[in-house]
Amino acid sequence: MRFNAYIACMQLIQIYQCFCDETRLRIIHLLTKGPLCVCHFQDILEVPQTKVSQHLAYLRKREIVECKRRGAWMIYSLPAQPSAELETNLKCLQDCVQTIPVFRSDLEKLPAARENEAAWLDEAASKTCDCT
Amino acid sequence: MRFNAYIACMQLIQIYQCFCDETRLRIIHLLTKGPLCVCHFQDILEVPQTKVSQHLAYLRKREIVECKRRGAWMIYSLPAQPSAELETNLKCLQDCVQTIPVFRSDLEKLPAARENEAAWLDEAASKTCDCT
DNA sequence: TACATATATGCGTTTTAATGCATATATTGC
DNA sequence: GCAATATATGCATTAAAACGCATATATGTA
Repeated sequence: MRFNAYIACMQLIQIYQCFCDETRLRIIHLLTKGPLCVCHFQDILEVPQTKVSQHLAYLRKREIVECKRRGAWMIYSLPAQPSAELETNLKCLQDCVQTIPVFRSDLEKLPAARENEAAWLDEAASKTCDCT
Repeated sequence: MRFNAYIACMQLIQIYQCFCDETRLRIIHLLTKGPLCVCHFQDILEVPQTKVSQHLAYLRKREIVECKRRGAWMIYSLPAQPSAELETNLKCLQDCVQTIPVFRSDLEKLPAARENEAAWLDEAASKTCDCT
């Protein structure tokens, strides 16, 4: 029980650790609107690919995001079965960012970024992945 | 406007930065139940005084806590006028910690820790400070 | 097979954070 | 003024994070 108690606390701490960097927070926020791949984040956030990938690795390690390969693309999404804490915090985040310019402008860039790949993204969002 | 936009985002990030350490999160959680002074945190969290003070300084710097002197004690509390983001996140925190053992046990230790100083704490909580 | 695109990873550097220890400061009571 | 209590701060050390750069890996396509 001691061990599980520690885990429970750490999981919450890790959520906040993931949320406490601007790049990561913008990534997470974008993912609340649906799955995206690395190049989308590059375009929308305007940060180098390495930086995006490193932050995604950070998030993956802490199970705040999931990913699956679709051809050459890696499609990132929020967990299909998020923990109660994560879900609560994601809702909270949505409330908080409403009025914050960076997040609003990220959302505005979303449709354009997605346009080209609308097909596979819709597919990715709506059904289980059928690729390796 | 560019500057304010940056500020808005940073304020949210700083909330998460404050929340992403276990000691700080336990401090913040305890403060949602009312003001406390440093020695209370020492007793409840069972961490050295220096550590408590350093984390409180971290929180003060980011305006997540306020403090006022009452004799030899420094009484810490959450801001009288918290930002909307902070308020939302504090509510979220309350939801999240319900089932997490460390936080529950911190709360259980609260009455005993407070008992001795009930008088000045009630006073501190209920009215504006009349001390320097 | 060779080349282009998409993404991940390793490394080095710089920054920020965490923590213990010693010490400084403020307040109280004698 | 002096000792005791409560709290803050400076410093050194270690650890973790952030980031750029080079490079590796996987996939698609000619």
